[in-house]
Amino acid sequence: MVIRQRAIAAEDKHERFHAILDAAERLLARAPDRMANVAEVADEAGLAKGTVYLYFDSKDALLLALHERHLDDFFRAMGAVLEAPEPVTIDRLVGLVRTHIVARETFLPLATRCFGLLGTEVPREAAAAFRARMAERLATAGAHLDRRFPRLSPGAGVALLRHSYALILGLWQMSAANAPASIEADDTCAIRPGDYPDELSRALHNLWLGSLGIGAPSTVVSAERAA
Amino acid sequence: MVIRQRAIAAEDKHERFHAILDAAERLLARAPDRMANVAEVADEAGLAKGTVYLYFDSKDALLLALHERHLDDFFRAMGAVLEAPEPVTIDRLVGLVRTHIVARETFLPLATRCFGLLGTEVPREAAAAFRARMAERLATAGAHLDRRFPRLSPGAGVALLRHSYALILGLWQMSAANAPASIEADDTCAIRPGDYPDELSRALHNLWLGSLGIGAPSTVVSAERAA
Amino acid sequence: MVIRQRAIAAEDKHERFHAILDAAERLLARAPDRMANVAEVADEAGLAKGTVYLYFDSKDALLLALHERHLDDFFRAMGAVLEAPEPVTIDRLVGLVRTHIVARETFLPLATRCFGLLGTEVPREAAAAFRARMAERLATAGAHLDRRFPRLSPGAGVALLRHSYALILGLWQMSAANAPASIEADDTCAIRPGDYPDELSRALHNLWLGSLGIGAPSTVVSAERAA
Amino acid sequence: MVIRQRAIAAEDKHERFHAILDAAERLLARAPDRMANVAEVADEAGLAKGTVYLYFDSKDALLLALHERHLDDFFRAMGAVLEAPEPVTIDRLVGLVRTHIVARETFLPLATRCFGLLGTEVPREAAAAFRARMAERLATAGAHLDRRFPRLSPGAGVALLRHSYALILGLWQMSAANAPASIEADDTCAIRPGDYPDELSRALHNLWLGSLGIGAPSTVVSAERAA
DNA sequence: AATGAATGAGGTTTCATTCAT
DNA sequence: CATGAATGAAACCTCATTCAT
Repeated sequence: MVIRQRAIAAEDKHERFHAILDAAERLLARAPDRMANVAEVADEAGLAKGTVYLYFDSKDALLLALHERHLDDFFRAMGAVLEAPEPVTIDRLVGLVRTHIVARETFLPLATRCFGLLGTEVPREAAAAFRARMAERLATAGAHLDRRFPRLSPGAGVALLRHSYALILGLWQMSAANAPASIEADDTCAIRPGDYPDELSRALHNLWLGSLGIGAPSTVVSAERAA
Repeated sequence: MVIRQRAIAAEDKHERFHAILDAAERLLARAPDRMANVAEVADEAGLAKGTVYLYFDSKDALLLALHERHLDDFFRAMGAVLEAPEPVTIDRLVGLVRTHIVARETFLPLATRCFGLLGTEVPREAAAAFRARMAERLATAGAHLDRRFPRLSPGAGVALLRHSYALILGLWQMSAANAPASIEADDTCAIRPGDYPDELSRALHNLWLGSLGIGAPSTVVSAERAA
Repeated sequence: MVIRQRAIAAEDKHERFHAILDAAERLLARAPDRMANVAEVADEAGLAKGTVYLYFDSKDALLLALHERHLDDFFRAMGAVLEAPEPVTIDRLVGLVRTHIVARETFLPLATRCFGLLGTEVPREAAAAFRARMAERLATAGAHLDRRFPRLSPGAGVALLRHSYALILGLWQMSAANAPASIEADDTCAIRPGDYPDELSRALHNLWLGSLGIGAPSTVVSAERAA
Repeated sequence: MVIRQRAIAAEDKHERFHAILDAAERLLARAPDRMANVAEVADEAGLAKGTVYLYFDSKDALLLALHERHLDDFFRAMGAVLEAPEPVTIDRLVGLVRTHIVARETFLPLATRCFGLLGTEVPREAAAAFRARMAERLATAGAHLDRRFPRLSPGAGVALLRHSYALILGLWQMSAANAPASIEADDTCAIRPGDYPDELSRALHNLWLGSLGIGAPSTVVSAERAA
């Protein structure tokens, strides 16, 4: 299917919508630490600046849509795993995070930016709509999780997903992963960019172990007694 | 000690430095979702714009300094707990987070902003210096943790602190806590602003339980077998 | 051709480019001793500040373009004289300087400013490009000169033009011509603003006589012997 | 003589005045293409910013004074030559220019800046006073010249000096001498920084030959007839 | 539907000069 | 006399968005 000069059919519109997102993604991949301006996105998409605004209400809406596409990819992959007949392991899920989020250079810079936007810049309804759509996907995945991990009390799956995502996001921001290739090897204590994936895996493991309620919490709330 | 019209003694300068941070903090508290410009900060401090630049190299340096002050307060409080004779409980530490980070309206918006800055805007050396100072505090606190929680393998304390902070930061960004009082009560699934503190407490609990290695991981990596 | 509200045709753009230069020129003529800021230029042109930046990379680029227009006017006039069938006299050329440079109040203040810019402010390539374009015009005019003044050794025409321009520029800066109508009549020895044109004519005459190699240098290098 | 902490005697003041100029000169020599700010000058002189203002009315006054010192050096050297018993040759005088002006890296950048100032920034009386002092030196040197070069009609010496200086100044500005080591060797037609001294010598020679009235002007005003 | 010219608010930083100490 | 903290004007440029064509 060729993109016509003018996207008249709904189908064409849909295609052009994604073509613009593709352009934004390419630019982001090329320079993850800056955020291309609208002119650049339009240019990369082979369109005029004004045309972008026919498909997106604002630049922020565009970014949000791109982030939503990222999230969808991830949720789709997770859905496949959770619905498959094979046993679900923590490792498998953590691997999913690694391939669909961590390894995808554009995911976390954009997520960071978008969460910033949701707070302030985006119009109330748009933000609410975005949250609602995400909540729905989250609920679905969480329910799957509840089912596959019987140790999770009902509803705990959603929370675990949220917490995991918080960890992914927060740790990325703290790590030097977002620093422009500048951290020297002798920065003893600070996390180095390359460390992020492994440290995240460990952290997620720990979070999941704890969330799955393994062990007897009562024995450890006081560290001294445990000692 | 009164700050004279002109801060001549080193002491006075130190005080004025903090007076400017105070002004910035007040503005931030008044409107956590925007970031005042330098003119406003100077005004709030009762100084001229140029004067601010006598005490800070740039606006970003000012913000970083304010964030560092926040972190220092927190680390100081945690140090007190970790060095006190009483048993250290997870609850106690989570409570610390609640009082010194969550309850302090300005902490997390600023932290979010600062982690963004470190990546791109701040001059390399300034960013490195900031990271180094934080790494030092982190190392100290981590070592205390290692000592008080014998179940932590050496060095695991620092990691646990980092993971905790990631959770705090990430979950805050995801929650509607940073939204301007706009989320309606019927937003069914999305997390409501007021939920953040409790949800964070649960998440931290779980992370700590898992990190303290309670339970036998081998029995749960496969959820199916555990079921 | 009317400049429409929006300059869409290349022609219109060209015209708007010059309309902005016209605005800058008017402001400069009104107050030759100060350099309007971009907001004023835009205002005078009836445009918004940002629009000026659609046509010029920077304020300095604008000034350079205006100066280039001045120089072009002069070179064009000189070209006409040098290609005309009539004999070319020094007086004729000096007259050209008088009408196209000296009499044009904005020429020399701007030239002074631009030579300052070329040294430091303007990006290297832009400065080089400007120099190259000027070098070309100079070469053309110099070649004409070589042809019309057979006493000039090949290549001496360009040098003579350069030296002449140096004299024009330097003498203007030294004279009180650039002073804001402030030098009193009884400033006995200092050159008065009104004197500049005549003094320059004499100086150029002398430079040209000497450059055309009239007289026997060997007889005068020692003044004493000549005496 | 040691500079006392406080310069109370007129002598001390004089010394400190020059110590400040020395500092400014050092900074200028270190970076001829920028103009140090007052804080740097004070620092270099080992004084506080405010102290500079005890000795100079303004930054511009300081620069003017430094330039005047440069000019004085030159006039002094020229005076020595003109009053010496040996024959005065053009070469000798051109050599003077070379050693005292061209070779002195700080002279022309400062002169350029100062002539800019005289037009606008400096208070009327200060500018007038400067001009008057210079006029006096010029008159003296010019009279000497008249005497040593009998071909010069009375008063022509001053004019010749002015024209020479104009040439020196103007040609320097046009040359790439003031450009930061950036002009490439293949810039065919533009003058290269290193060319300035030689080209200036030739130009001065020509100006002097013409001004000394050697040759018969009547034969060349029309180039065609000369051809 | 598509274009891209025009808009103009918005924020940072520098630095000559003053004046309280 | 000397200091240096405080001042505040001045100017640049970017870029999301609009709307005439």
